[in-house]
Amino acid sequence: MLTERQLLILKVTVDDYIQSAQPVGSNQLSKKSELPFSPATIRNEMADLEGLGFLEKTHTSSGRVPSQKGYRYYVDHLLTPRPLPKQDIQQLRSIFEDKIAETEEVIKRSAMILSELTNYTAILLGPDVRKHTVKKLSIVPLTMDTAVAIIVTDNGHVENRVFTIPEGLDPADIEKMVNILNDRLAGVSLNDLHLRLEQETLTVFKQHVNRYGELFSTFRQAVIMPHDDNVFFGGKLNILKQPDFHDLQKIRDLMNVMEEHKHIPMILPVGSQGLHIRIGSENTLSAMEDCSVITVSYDIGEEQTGSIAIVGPKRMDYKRVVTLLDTLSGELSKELTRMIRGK
Amino acid sequence: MLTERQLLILKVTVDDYIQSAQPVGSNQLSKKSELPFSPATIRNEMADLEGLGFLEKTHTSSGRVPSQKGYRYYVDHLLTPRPLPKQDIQQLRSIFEDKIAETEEVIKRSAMILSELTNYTAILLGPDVRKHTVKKLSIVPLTMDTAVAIIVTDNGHVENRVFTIPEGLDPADIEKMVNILNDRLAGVSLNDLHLRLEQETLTVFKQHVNRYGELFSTFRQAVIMPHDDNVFFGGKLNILKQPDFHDLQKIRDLMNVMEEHKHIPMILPVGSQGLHIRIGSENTLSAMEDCSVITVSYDIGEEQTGSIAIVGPKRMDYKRVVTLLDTLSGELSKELTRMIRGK
DNA sequence: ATTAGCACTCACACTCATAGAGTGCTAACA
DNA sequence: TGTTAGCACTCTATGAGTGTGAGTGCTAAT
Repeated sequence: MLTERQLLILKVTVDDYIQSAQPVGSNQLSKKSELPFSPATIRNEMADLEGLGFLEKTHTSSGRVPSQKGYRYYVDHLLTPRPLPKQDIQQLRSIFEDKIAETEEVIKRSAMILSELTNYTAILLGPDVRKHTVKKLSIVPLTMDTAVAIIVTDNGHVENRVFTIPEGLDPADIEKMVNILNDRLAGVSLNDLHLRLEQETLTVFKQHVNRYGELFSTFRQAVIMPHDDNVFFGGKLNILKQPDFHDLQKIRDLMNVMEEHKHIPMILPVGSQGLHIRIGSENTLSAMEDCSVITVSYDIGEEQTGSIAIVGPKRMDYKRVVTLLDTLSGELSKELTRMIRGK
Repeated sequence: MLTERQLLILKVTVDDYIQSAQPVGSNQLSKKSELPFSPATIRNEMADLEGLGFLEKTHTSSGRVPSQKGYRYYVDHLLTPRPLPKQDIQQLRSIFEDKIAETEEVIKRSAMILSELTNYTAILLGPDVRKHTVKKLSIVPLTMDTAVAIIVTDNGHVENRVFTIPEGLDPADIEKMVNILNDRLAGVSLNDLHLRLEQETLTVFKQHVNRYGELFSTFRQAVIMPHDDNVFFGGKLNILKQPDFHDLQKIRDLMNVMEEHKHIPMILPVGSQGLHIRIGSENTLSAMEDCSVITVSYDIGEEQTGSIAIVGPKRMDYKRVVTLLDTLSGELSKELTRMIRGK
């Protein structure tokens, strides 16, 4: 078990390293007013902390650096959240200032502001599009043989896709179909769409529309929408600002991971509630073994949730980021819920 | 005036440097079968070429590197376009393989494939959205006080924006308005939209709709759409692959420029026709002084144009990129024109 | 006009010495 | 017994000195 003094020294060491990015020596520490001990005493304690695996040396005669275990202990037990500075709160509030009516727009801005406030990379995941429900379907003919299918969802998201109309189909039939679809599918979630499409509409189609099979399968294809476009980044390039990242190869790997959308679920576990911190190799992706990721979820109404992630070096300003994310998560939940409910 | 042999040596020097990224020495060159001269001879010629400003030395006793003037002469006079390898053509064709019906989708894929083929960064600019013409307008109510305005354009692009409905407005009026708008504005380009909005519809509104003023200005706001979302990138990270870029600061500046949409017009001059090469400081942006940019335009139908840019180091494989862009520009023009015309 | 020969230059890699920051250990101290 | 001063030790970072090699420019011979 760690003594009070060891805890204090661990905390101050981590804090100092987070701030300076330089290995921390006993002399430096003894100068701080929180630690009224001689360098020698501190040295002894640090040696113990190293023995217990909380600190590491970069070489025999260097100062110490927090180990993964050290960071973990720090965030689990030594993190004393401190209220956000006024300025930060003001900036966060500015996200909602302009009365933007679009969920996505708000999330985009959040990503930007968050990355500016932290100097790390922010990734925001909007609510799962598949949980949106259909407000209105329509089909707009473009040329002789193409048309665009449009689905408007309950919170104003618009999905659209151009498709090819089967040769020589009656425009009146398409119109009929759209009407039927709107009648039957309003309020259905995008996720259930292709299921309900068959259950509810196929029989009606048979009665009212010629060549229903062809038309049906065409439309079916058109409404199977991609649903990966609700990821928003802020400060992708902030990685380049961190002195921790100097190895071009590693930077490339890291940026690659973030660029490739398929890796996003690994960074931002979709289901999880509340705030999570993953440090270094606690991340599943090997490209992120030198990073820490802090995630938090937010809620829109009772049904929909989104998440926020901050990606930075292990030497991340945990205290600040945690409070920022806590606050933002709350604000986002509040404002976005308000938005979908109408004022 | 340069002699035949000087031209040959300049060409081979540039080619070699483009390939190896290493300063080129007289010994190396004399080994090539194209240059059956002794190192000494080549040295003399190179000294002349340096005197004339086509080559440079990195230090007194180093090999030579093309100067900006050297590259310029090379692309202007020494570029012997060579037919694309089959494999490349095949890859370019693969862009259109899947019968994608959406202009944007095709452009997105082009950006990706192009960046893969070149290992440089590709920027593709879609046709100016403002030149699209209105196919259909609609307004879908979401909550008590919000609705989403949707504009479908002639080539299947869908613009949408959520807006706030003025307090206590009659839904029937909105419906009326949309009908009027569709009657009057179909075929109008987005650019002229707000102009024609007033000219053509304001008087009609006065006759048919209560509180036309409020409704009109609300809708007017909603249709002033942003039009910057038709820029697509491929291989943003390819910059990190080039050995020419090792200075983290410069990489940051460069990536910053590309990330910021406001700088795009500087990279991709919108009006220009045909193929252009800008080398080093010929670029207006100082962050790109170590880059070369090759741009080319393509046409969709008679009205609309887009452009393609490749951003790479000055030591770019001009020959290859020029032929690639030439070909792609042609293919894109052909296929996209076909698409908006219907098959 | 071309080329072989040669002296010269400079970057790069290597070694070596030194300074400085930090440690661990021991012995003295309160 | 916990704390601290002192000291020897270790390792990095820095800079000076050196040798090597690739390359050049010039001159004289072909």
